[in-house]
Amino acid sequence: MREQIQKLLGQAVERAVCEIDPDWGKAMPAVQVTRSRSPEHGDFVSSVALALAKQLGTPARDLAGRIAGAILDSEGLIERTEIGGPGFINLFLSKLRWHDTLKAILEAGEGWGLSTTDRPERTQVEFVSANPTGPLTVAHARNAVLGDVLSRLLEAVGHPVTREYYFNNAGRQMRTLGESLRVRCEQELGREAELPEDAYTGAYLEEIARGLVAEHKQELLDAEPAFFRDAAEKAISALIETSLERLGIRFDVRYNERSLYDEGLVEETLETLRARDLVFEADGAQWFRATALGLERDRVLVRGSGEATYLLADIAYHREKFRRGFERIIDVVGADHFDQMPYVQAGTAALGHQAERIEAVIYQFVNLRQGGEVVKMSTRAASFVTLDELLDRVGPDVLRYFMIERRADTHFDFDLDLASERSERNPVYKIQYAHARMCSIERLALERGLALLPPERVPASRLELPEEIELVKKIGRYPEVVRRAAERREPQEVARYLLTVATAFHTYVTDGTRHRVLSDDPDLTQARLGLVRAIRATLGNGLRLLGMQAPERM
RNA sequence: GGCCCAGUAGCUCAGUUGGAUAGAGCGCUUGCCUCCGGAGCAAGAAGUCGCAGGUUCGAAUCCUGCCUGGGUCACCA
Repeated sequence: MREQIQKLLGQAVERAVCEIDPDWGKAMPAVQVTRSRSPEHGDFVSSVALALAKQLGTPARDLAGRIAGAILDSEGLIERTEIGGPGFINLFLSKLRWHDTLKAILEAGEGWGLSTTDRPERTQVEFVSANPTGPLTVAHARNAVLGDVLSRLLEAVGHPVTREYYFNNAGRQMRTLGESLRVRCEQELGREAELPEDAYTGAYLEEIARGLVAEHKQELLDAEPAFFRDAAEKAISALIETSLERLGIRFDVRYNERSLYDEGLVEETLETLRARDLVFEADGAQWFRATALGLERDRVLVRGSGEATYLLADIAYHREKFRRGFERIIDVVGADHFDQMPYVQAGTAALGHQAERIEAVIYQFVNLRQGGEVVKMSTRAASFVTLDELLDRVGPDVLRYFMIERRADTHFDFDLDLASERSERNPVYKIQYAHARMCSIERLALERGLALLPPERVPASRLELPEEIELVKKIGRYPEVVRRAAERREPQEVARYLLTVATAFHTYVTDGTRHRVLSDDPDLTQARLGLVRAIRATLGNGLRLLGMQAPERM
């Protein structure tokens, strides 16, 4: 809709300018059209006249008037125009337009808000990617929800998405983990054994040890280190899988770092970089000559011990992403990985790939707040709150909403007390309650024997109250909100939008004196039922887009 | 010290890529249950948009400098 307006205005500007100055040789400026902030300024507003006034030497208000007069609106889109303030052109769309919008929403139903794109990109979203060394914590929750909602958003606007989890099971960490498990098993069998210094001390390992002892008994004492490492990896991966399932998250691909080594891809990457003269030796290590590519410093690819660094494996991994045919690569990573990304990009670019197609969605860490106290999260801290504990307390819907309610790249405190509340203060309930309330109205309508009309027969023109038109306008924006949120990778825009829709509905329906939905007037009742259904479709689709329940009762 | 994020109402935060009189939620004050779900709604009080310059028709938004808070800077992953 905005595009149509923009086109109409663009043509009007050309005509107006030609009239004032036929010799105008310069390019026409891009016509800015935005939604008006307040209804008194119409539906759309443009500031072209302000931008052009000085160049043309015409007072802005005059110019605005001439442009407005030059609009050729053959489709009857615009009801009227007004010139406001210093020279804004305010455009008022005709009500007919909004009645059509309502029908379009009802027709689209569950597909309302979904769209397609001329340029679909095979997209990979890599997220969570936690190593299987312990259960998921709050730290991973933001990553998980962000990645999942981003994936859903991209799919909603027409991109095919692969959700991928990359985990490291090749390095020292995993050896340490295996060693820690072995010690726990020995202790379980009654032996004296000390945990190594950098061991994993979590209780979950003791539990896994008990399971192993029950199964294998004394034979464990003869097992190889790799046995414990693999057993730990398997058990912990299962824990992680279960937590993610509770959050409603599934992956298409689980990519394992060790396979990069097994298939010789790490070695191949190193050799290719070497052939490009980007590798040199110093202090017994192999270095990536990143400074030659304009980066701040050089970095180690192969340690003195002969082991590859995470960076080298990551470059190899990203090369594989391109080889697998992805056109858009999105990595959801914590702020602590921020410095790493340019090196991965530079390395991948050096291998001949379009590294600008690699995008990092960076999120800042979350603090837990409880009873006014801020609990800093850290995987290393002895006491961390696991994702499961959090889910036990607040459930998946609240967790999801809170995690994407704010921009990814800002810090925020997760207020456990607020999140646990089932009250008016909690926006999740407010949104879901609105949905349940609408379902309730529809149930009542059915009880009273009212038929649900097909969209084209809904007498939408009976909706005349300003607040009703405002509601239609608001939900009519939904597809645009989704598109924008997807393009900008900012799911919080959808979350906040849903809250405003829910509030607008509550306002409408609570004032039962002016407008009962179910009244004595059959046509008006059907029109308002149509409105309620359209709002419910918007809210329901939006909730599902965020991976949340849209309850029919609460 | 370099880089990243933030500084807007008492609190938590929005602010549609530079637009008109600055916006929500919570909290506070005052109302609304003979009512389609009160898990809701209405009204009110509340602001030096961190500070100082600059850019232009116009700045919370862009640029520069400074102040304050958080994060991050491995031959860890």
